[in-house]
Amino acid sequence: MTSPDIPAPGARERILLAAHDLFYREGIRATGIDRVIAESGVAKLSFYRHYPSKNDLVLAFLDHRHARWMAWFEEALARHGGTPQALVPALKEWLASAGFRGCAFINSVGELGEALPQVNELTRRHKADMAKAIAALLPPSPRRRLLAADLATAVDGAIIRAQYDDDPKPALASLRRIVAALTRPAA
Amino acid sequence: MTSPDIPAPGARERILLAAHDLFYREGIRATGIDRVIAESGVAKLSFYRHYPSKNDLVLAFLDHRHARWMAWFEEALARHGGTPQALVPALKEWLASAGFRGCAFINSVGELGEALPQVNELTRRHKADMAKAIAALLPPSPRRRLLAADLATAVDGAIIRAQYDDDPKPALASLRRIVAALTRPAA
DNA sequence: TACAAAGTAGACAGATCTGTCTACAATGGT
DNA sequence: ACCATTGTAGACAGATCTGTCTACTTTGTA
Repeated sequence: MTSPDIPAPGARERILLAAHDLFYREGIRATGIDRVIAESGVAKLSFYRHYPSKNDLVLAFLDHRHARWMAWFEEALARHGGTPQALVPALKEWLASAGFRGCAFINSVGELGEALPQVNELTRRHKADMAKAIAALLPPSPRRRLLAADLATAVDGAIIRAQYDDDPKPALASLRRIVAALTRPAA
Repeated sequence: MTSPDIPAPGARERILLAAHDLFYREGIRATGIDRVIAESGVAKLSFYRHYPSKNDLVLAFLDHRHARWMAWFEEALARHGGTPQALVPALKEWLASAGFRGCAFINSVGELGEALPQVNELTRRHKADMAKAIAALLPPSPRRRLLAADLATAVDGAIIRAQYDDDPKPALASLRRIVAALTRPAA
């Protein structure tokens, strides 16, 4: 029976959730497969049935992360007014949250860029979608695309800054000022 | 008698240079000590005499990287005119260069942030010095510090963007526009 | 009822990692 | 002349990592 009535715990999903938690929190290379297996309470053979290699799991993790993050991002932007200024309070929710450890994609590119080129490809797609969500905050204009790219660059900078600072406030303050400067009516 | 080459500039420095190359190019966790030892043509015992643990080498690598990068950055900014606009051509030299793999500090924070907290501390110092070099491009004003912080955030964003894009041009174009917006005479 | 799919537990192979240790050679200051 | 320092070569221990494999159990469905 494959009817979706009961949310069966499903080994596959437990693995993915454990991997998401560990990979994001401690890094991908720092997390051994055995750790994911122990955390998800699954047998080793079951793991390898679902994910033939660690690299497969890494890519699945990034897919999952993309869906999860984008859903949160778009929802938060809408909740804060759907204007470019909404970027600051929306980002604040994330940067100031307990488990914040930077952008999973940026971290993965730094760790694996050379070793697993698909990571770069997924990151480009992720950031393109982020820029698209930002573009949706802007009124149509010939410069909308470029302005969204600039705001996305500033957001990336703020994410990085909040990752190594103790305090997310300076990063958010910078972001607020950059958003203001970029959206200021042109001469 | 085993090394007929040049008298060699000391084992310690050869180790540091090999580590700099490997850690930056392939990542820290991906680079085993044996690899550094082989590349620097040094005996294992010599290595451990100079750097009691891999972590010590990692911190020495970041110190070295900081000195090297700051020297280049300040020189390049001066060479391009010493104005805020000099940021773009200066960064272009780096982002478009062959071995570019992002900021060593940002990458290290992503890889080791939790495992080796001193990395975060060194990164904060590195970025503070980068902001100081940027501040030196700005005329004295009450907003100089904040503006330098904002430009530094934009620079970090551009570095990241150039790291996962194929092409450094979009990152540099965004940086140019953000610099222009931030330095535009206020109302 | 019978069978295929998906699960559990855990030993094992083979590679690689950090760090220690033995044994010996060159070198330079006192 | 002596000897501490610094070097080389490489075996070794002990941990950990990815991935394979055997043997048994549960479960849904034909």
